[in-house]
Amino acid sequence: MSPAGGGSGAAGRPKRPTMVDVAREAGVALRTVSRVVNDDPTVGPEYVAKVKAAIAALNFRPDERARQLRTGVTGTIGAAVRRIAEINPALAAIEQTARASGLTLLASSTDFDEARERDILLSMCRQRLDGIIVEPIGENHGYLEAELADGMPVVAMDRPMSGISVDCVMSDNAAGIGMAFHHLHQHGHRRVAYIGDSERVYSGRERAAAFRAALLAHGLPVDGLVHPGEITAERVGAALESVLSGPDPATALITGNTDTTLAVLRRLGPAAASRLGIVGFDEVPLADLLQPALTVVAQDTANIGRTAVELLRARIADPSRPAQRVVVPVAMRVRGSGEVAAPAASAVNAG
Amino acid sequence: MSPAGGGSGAAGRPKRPTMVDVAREAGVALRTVSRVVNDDPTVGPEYVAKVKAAIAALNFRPDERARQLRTGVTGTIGAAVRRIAEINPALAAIEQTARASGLTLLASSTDFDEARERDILLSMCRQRLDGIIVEPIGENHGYLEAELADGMPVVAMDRPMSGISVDCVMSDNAAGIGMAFHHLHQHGHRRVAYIGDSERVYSGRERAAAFRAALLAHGLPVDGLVHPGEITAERVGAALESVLSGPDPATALITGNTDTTLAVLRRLGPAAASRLGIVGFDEVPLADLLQPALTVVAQDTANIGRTAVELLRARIADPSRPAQRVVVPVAMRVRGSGEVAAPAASAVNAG
DNA sequence: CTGAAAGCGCTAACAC
DNA sequence: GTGTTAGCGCTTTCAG
Repeated sequence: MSPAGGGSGAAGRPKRPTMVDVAREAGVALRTVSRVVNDDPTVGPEYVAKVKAAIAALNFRPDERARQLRTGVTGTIGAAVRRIAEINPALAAIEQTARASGLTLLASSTDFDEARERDILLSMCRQRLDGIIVEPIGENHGYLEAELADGMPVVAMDRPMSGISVDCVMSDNAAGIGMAFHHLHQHGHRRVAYIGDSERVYSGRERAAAFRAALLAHGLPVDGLVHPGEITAERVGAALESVLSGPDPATALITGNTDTTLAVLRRLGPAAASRLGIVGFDEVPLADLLQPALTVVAQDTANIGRTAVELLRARIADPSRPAQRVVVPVAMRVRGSGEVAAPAASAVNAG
Repeated sequence: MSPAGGGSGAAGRPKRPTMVDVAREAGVALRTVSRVVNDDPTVGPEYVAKVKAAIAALNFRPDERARQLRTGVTGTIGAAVRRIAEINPALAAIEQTARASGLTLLASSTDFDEARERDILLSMCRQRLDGIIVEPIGENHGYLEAELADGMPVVAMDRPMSGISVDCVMSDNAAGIGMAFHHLHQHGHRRVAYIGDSERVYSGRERAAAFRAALLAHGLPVDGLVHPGEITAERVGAALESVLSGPDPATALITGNTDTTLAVLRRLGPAAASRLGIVGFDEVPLADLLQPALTVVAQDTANIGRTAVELLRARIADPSRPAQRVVVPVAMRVRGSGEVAAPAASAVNAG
């Protein structure tokens, strides 16, 4: 009941009690306290009682850091993602899976900053976390080579890492873009444009390439329809200007990621999708409340997050196993914006 | 260059090198290595060079855990929030402020689960984090009393903690509800209903009370207009049914938090706010893209997050300072849904 | 300015 | 079954 210190008769203790204090209080050996704390069954019941009483009396709580130093494992995995505190179902799945495996999650935001990614990753290594999941952004992760060689388990999510060989789980970008294109094509669109992320980014590269491939596969011209680049209001606005004007404007749009989809919607006004076919790659929050509701190619983010943890656990268990790449299927979510029929007049050069 | 192990001539080393290895390799004392690693300026340049060469040769990276055990501080603060991986500008601000202060952030989701909150908080205590920020959900946090007595710094965010006295930073809930009501009243609404969180939750209690006070202050009847409770589609649907039907239906709505706002929108259809005045408490993602765009009382989340870290740092620096409560102002964001004029016919009992 | 030695709080060999 | 004794890898008194 007293605010600080135990009630064992001695004067108030200035610092937190340790196992030594508990052992002395209980009149047993240090080793016995450790056993009781770790629920070792090979301790006599009377000792257990004495130790537990001493623990309660002193308000003792073991120091996890010391245990970690001694045992070598932290029971913690790190996640370096672009943004915590944003909607990120993969991160939610990572946290849940980790917790279910008895692992603590240490999540940090790289914030799309290569230097910060590096800081975070190296800090996690210095902390000797049991493993790391990373949504890579940097162009070169060679600085992790020594850590990998020393057995640090690392798994990449969404994109492979560059310069080093680690496990990776990612969406089937090519199939997703193909599905989006096919969907719009089915609804009569022959002039479909793509606006998406920069081709400096791996997924941007994959998605733009898949879009070009889709055009070619359908015997359609590629001219001026593919607009990868930075996701800024200006750049996206210019791309829209370009594809929606001229003699043969696009009647439908594929947006390469959530930020692009939102930039397009903000530029054209939310109702744009009632005139234009729009399919977004990746889910958009509140997509169901927009008018029209937004049709998207949704990533199986829960699966990605869960798989990332599973790959990491497998690597922790066997550091020498060969690096794997897992590709997770995507799925269309038909909601309205992708089902706008192409205007009849837009048949290409039908004169 | 070799993938593992140092190039110092000896056979490959099986485990990670330690400071002892570096000292041997460099031919200096352990103490000197420690100094170089910690950038202690009182080391001769030639020694620095030798040590750095050895560090590079062995690929040595210090073990942060051992340092933490020895120094007693972890350089890490914990944040137990309802959800990481959801939009949470306060958490983003916490992370940014922490990073700017050289602190690592360990964020965990309590997931609205009292038992999980307890697990997370006690785990953070066992890890001897430098301090904890918590968005409390539990009804009783007495289990932290011993930790607080032992000097564990804790700051509550959004809601005060129950049963213990800790620093707290939160929004001015009463003023926010007052502003929302006043705004709708200005636009002619005399039948305004409130749907919000359960009064078991502190902020739900404050907001419902403030709403009742607003009605009374305007000389309006309270009958059937106040609907705090669980945020489920059913409960919110029933509340809507109740306030929108009958002889004197509400012409405007105040929704007590983001989840309630979305539940209302999903129930009534996104265009509901063109018929009904709606002001939401707390920001809604993509509020600007809805039609009509959503008027809300926005919390100063960045301020809240930053203040939480500052309160925590102050408490870490001086554990004996008295607990403070900081109330952060809120602000209206006028976007459309709150500016719908009341139908002329709705003057109360004007017969 | 550098070197030897003692610990941070815990776990895990070993004996008893 | 329990008790003694070394460490985990680092920082930090103390002497030189």
